[in-house]
Amino acid sequence: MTVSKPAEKSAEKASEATKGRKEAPEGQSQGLAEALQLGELSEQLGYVLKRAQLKVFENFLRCMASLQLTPAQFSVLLLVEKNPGRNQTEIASTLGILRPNFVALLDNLESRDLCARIRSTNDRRSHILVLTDKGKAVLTRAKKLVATKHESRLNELLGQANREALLGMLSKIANEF
Amino acid sequence: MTVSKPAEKSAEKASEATKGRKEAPEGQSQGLAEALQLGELSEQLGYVLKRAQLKVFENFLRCMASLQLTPAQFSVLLLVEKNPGRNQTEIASTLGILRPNFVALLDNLESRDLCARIRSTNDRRSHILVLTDKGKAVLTRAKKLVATKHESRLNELLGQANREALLGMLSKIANEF
DNA sequence: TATTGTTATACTCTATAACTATA
DNA sequence: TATAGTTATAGAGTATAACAATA
Repeated sequence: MTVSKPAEKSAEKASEATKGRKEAPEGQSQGLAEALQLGELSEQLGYVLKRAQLKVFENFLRCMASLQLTPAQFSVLLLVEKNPGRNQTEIASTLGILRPNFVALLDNLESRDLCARIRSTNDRRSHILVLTDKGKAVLTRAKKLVATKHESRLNELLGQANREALLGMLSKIANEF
Repeated sequence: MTVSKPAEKSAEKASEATKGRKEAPEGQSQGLAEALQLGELSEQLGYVLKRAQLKVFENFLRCMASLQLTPAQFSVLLLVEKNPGRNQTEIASTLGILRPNFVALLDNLESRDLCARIRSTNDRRSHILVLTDKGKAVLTRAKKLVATKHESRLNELLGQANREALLGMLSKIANEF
């Protein structure tokens, strides 16, 4: 929790208010209020992490608008491509998605003909997941969009070395915290 | 999306499977499966960011279990303490919380006597937020728990210099991405 | 008996519209 | 008329239990 998508309008309003005058006589509130002090909040790992994550997801969605792929859907396509022959349970659990919640996600991808469930001949309980030709083509385009529009912004913002350092630290946190 | 709380059991199961043998003859699946290849996923900023954020929030909740404070509640207490005399709209929008969703959050804190709404005398529409004495005391304890149990783990994991670099990069992303 | 995929369901978080009381 | 707080509500995301088919 702590942080939600900065609520477009509120954010705008807030920043308008923020840029107002500097010293409203504080007696009777008349004009625009002053900006609030974040204080220790800006040093809280969780707070900053969450706000950064929301920004990154928003940007991802904008970059992928033409392909209509969410981060979750993109991660599934990537993982299925890299691991052909795996079933739903394996793909879902690797992504930290619970099997029941994975069903609707897959239904969506399958209805768009991006991937397919294939009944396994070895174990007729399980569904092997594969990308369709269309799924492969879309994934290829998605990767290009992500690389050129999304991840590239990180390099602009932080520089190549810092970008790698950031990913390394985040991975360490994800795996060892 | 992409990543949910690694679903305790699934995660355990997955890691068991992961540590299995190394080369299951791949013909008829017999024993434990091999670990999946994350591939490009581990280089995706959003994916790593989300997983790190979930881990950090989980750890935060464990550290604050004795005080029963969520990251969102903690952030509200911090912000109200740092900005006395502000109303609900100002506190909520600064945190990226929509006003309607802030009501229940505040109801909770107020019912626990951690903060209070005070009708403003200047503008009788607005509620000034203040910490109660109990709220101040709890916040003080919360800060200590966060510092000694939560944020300190970051220093152990990354070192002081890297921790600061990480926060700096995340802030930059949150503000400029 | 155990597992795979699935359904049903519930709870949290986020988002929008509209009401009320003030201004 | 506009704004602050609120209510109602809807939609994602996440979580658990239980069922049918299969092992």
